[in-house]
Amino acid sequence: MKDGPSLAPIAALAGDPARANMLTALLSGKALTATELANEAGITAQTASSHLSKLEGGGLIAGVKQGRHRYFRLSGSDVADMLEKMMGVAARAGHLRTRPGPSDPQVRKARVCYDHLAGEMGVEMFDGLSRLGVIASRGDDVKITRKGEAFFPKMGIDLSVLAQSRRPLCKSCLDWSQRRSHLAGSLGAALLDRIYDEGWAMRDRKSRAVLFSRSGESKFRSMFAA
Amino acid sequence: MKDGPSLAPIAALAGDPARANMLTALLSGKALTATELANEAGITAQTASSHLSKLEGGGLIAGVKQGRHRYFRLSGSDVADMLEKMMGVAARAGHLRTRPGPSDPQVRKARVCYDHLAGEMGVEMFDGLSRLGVIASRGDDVKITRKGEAFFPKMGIDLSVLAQSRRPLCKSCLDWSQRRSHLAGSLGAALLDRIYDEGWAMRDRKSRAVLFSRSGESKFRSMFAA
DNA sequence: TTCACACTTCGACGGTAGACGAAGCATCCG
DNA sequence: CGGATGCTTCGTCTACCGTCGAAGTGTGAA
Repeated sequence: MKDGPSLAPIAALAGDPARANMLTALLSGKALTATELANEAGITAQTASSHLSKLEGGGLIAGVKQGRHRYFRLSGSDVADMLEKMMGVAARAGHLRTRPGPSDPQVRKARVCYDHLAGEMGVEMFDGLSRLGVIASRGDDVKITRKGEAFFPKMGIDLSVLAQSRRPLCKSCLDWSQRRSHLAGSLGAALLDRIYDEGWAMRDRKSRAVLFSRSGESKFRSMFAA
Repeated sequence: MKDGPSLAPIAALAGDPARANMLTALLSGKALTATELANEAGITAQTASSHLSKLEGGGLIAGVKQGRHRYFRLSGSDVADMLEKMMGVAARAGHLRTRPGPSDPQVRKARVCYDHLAGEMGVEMFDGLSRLGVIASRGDDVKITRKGEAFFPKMGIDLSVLAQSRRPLCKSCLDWSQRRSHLAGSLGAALLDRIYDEGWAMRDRKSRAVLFSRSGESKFRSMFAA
């Protein structure tokens, strides 16, 4: 018996390799132009245009025109969540990328997962926050402790502002490379922002990697590591 | 730049209408035979066989031989999670099923979401548990309260047993029909089991609907409703 | 042993969707 | 203005994949 929304159209959108590459690129959280996405997918601009209109029609991405460019981004964090979930299943099922890119080690070490930190250092931060007793997790379930309510404002994070957002304040996100949890949600996003602001790290321009400076990494560790 | 596991193969598996129907059927949590799945998808046995071997090869489902039947089930709750996420995105993007089945109202009212209760009554239960103060949720984040640690054992649910499972004890799951949260995780599954055990409801044989008896529904409401 | 049934394999067919070249609009820049 | 750039539309080609009929394997029932 048929019930529920049909997932075939949505899945089919993500099921084409070219489109999948585009979506993966957009998982960086950045808005990209049609041409950039075409390069990302390794196809011509014409073909990309067709794919992009399908993705937009399907509600997975949204495009805004700016001058003669057209910038695309994922239409929401639910799409990003879905894509990460799919990557998780893919990783478990052994569908690893056949040709790991040159940036692969960096990407495993630290990368953005839509708008928060993932990879080894993401997991490290999650563990560190737990050890400090400022967050408490049980299974999938993460909460800010009373201790945390004092801790985060001292880092320059205003929890009351974050709580106003409709998205969950904190949640865990299973890391495909580490098979461990890292911190997602608006708190995760705010922490990554702080890392940028402090100058500890910057985004790689061509991948999802987050590049820590030597001093940034040691400060990061002194704050979170064992 | 390519990074991460490639989602295209996984998505493509779910992207075919016939396979999507099979997966949706398996979302009921029941194991189904190849022939049942063929009927579900509206295709011949030969075609179904080909699809099923692809799904199995892709790691989305697992099959076991029993006599001359072969039973298939989803390979894990992560796959179920992924499918529900996709339905959520599909619902938001307006990809509703063109031809709602006859069981649709029942399915909207109460259905299984892999192994826990979803639909109107699922949301009702979630709200009721919150109002009773036995669970506390903030965004995506759900916890059992101290009050809950006394409450659930009285219902015949042993929390320490549930905690041993590797899956999260409780988490919320966004309902595609209600756009509200209901309770997933091993606690959600245990609650649905209790509902069956008490004789309040039984599974519909042909759909994901959960059929409450008149008295079962009133007992359910007296327990959870406002 | 013989038939019935569940499922798989093989082979052929057909529709569809992704690919690009060429051409057409817009927009910015000198 | 005129040329360059970014993107879209059109038309065409090709390759792949889902589909089923027919035949094959294995299991259970009579």
